[in-house]
Amino acid sequence: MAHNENIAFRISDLKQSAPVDLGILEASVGYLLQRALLAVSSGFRLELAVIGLRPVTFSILVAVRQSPGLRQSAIADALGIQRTNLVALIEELCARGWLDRARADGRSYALRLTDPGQKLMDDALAMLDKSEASILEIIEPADRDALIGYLRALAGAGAPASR
Amino acid sequence: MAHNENIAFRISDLKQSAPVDLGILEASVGYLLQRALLAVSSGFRLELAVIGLRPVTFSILVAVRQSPGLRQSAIADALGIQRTNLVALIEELCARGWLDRARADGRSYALRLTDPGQKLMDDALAMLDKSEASILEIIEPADRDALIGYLRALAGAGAPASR
DNA sequence: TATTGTTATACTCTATAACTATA
DNA sequence: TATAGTTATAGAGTATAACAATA
Repeated sequence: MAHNENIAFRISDLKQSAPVDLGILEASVGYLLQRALLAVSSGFRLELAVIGLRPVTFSILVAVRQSPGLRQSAIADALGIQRTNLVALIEELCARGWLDRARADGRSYALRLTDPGQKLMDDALAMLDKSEASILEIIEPADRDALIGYLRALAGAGAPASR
Repeated sequence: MAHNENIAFRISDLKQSAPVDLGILEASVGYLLQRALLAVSSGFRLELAVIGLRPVTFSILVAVRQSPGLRQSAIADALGIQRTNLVALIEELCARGWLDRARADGRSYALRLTDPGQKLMDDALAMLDKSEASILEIIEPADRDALIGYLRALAGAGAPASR
């Protein structure tokens, strides 16, 4: 992080960024993961909101797009969402006309994107690309690859596909 | 578990591990940050709960321990918590006898750890050390250092000290 | 007038228990 | 009996508006 020589800036900075030392938290992977997630996702969240999506609903549509005919439980397992909490989300996406719920079984549904859903996802995926690309303005491509490797290792170790 | 030729077992296995491909999410820094955070923090969260803390309340106590006499707004700024949401948390920590709220000003308080609060934090910080150490069972020390560097860069770029 | 702490409130996210119907 | 989807509900976490007291 660069040091700052501008006096005026530093004075005005005194109030806004109180020089509070968070001690060990500044070197904690857990805490930094949270702060990094917040920083990375806030912009993407705002963009998604413009087209009526949130990260959760977006991730559901990504899964269905990738595997048409998916059942709700499979989505829940894959995304680490409780089946029970998925109900309202699926309902929301169907009500908006982006998701199609067809009986696959007496007790299960096969989910697919509708045509409007496909188009919506074209936009949403472009937003994701943009968001991911903006990360390359902060860290080098090779470092991003390394970061992804570390995150996968951490994600895979803790909770195997759920929470 | 030894290899099991039992048909029934293999069939039940098919259901549990649904081969759902999340597509582009698997290579998204934002999504992986979320999954990694969940994996890393869940164990720590459970440990903290044993002594009556959560990550939020823990981070508040860390800040106060690091800078005795801190005011609520400074904590809010440093941790990225809304002042308004901090009120109940501070109240909770005072009620438990871990935090001392002394008038610093007609309108502000100076926060300090009580003796029980100091002892609680000795335990909590040991838990954090353990949690951070367990990460080294997944990635090499040098890689952990690199990861921390990346996370700091990402955290610092997006939201400058708040959300 | 700006700051500090506060109340009230609302919305999202997450977690659990219990139910229906189908396999 | 186990599974898929569902309902109801409760607790965190987070966000905004509005207020009182003080600087």
